[in-house]
Amino acid sequence: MREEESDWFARWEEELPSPEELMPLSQSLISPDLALAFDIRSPSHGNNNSNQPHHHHHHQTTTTTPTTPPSQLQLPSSQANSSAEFAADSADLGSGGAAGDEPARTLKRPRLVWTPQLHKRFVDAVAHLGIKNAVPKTIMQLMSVDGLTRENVASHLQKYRLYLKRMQGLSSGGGAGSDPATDRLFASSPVPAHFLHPNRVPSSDHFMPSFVPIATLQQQQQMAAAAAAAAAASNPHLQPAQFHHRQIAAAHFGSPTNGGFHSPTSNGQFGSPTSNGFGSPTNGKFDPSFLTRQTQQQQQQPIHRMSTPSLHSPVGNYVEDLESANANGGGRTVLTLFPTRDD
DNA sequence: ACATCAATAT
DNA sequence: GATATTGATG
Repeated sequence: MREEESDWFARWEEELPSPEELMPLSQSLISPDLALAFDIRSPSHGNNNSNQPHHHHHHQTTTTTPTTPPSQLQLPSSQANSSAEFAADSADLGSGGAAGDEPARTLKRPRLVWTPQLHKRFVDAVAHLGIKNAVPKTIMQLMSVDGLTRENVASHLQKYRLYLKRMQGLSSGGGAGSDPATDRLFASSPVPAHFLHPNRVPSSDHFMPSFVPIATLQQQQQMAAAAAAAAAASNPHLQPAQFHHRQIAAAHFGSPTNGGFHSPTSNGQFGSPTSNGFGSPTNGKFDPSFLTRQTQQQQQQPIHRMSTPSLHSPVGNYVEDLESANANGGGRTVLTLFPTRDD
């Protein structure tokens, strides 16, 4: 049980699909015409990060039309207009309307729906990164769910931390605290013990592998990911959260109020909450640096480039599926990423 | 540039 | 109500 930690990624490597195997997949997610329209030829991971200005040369109508989906995400193509024909030159708005603008960045992304699965991935990522490195960007990278942005993670992280704080406060005094409604999602994944008592510090820096598997991204991301992996590797006490390769997910566009939602109950995948390590009533409060640590100075250690940057995502592959809904005024579009496999 | 937080908006 | 966005601050 302990050995697994030593070579958890050795097993990754073995089972990871070849890059060739995945690349076509990412591309196929985009309809050919769309790809053409957007000038996407190689899966050069536009990478999901929020902004990576792809300058294009076509304007768009100001409506909620998608432009420049990061490589492979959301094609809202919601209510706007027909399909992909704006490529050429659908009469964009004549300049009159919206001030000359790049609709590309002005588009709203659908709201992300944090399913229990997605949240678990988030928790696993945080667990593996270690408190120190568990910041939005690195978490996002480790999760490697395309379409997921740093702000998605940041927002979720913020709430998650509040949740953890409440969990600590609970037990001693009186009170109160947990409104089940709010915590349902968070309760769906067990909270690793270290989250509550970060008492452990990497007392001894072990060695770090000079090469790090993880890749799929580019430059910056590689570096950060490498640092993260290294940290995880040198971290003796991290939970054996298992990251799997080959996870497939689907994104779902729809309105929350939509009938066909994916509530926990309908998922059947719930349960097993409350079995965390912090159940102890006599529990005092810990001082999770990661909950309270307000200032997170950047202290990244540049790691040497790996010799063979041939790997892909450390974790899973998610696929998105789209569903447009609501032609209604109140309809919001939502992005739901969910794995098809995994616990 | 990024992380964090509280407040606010959708 | 859950997530996004914003603004201030480190």
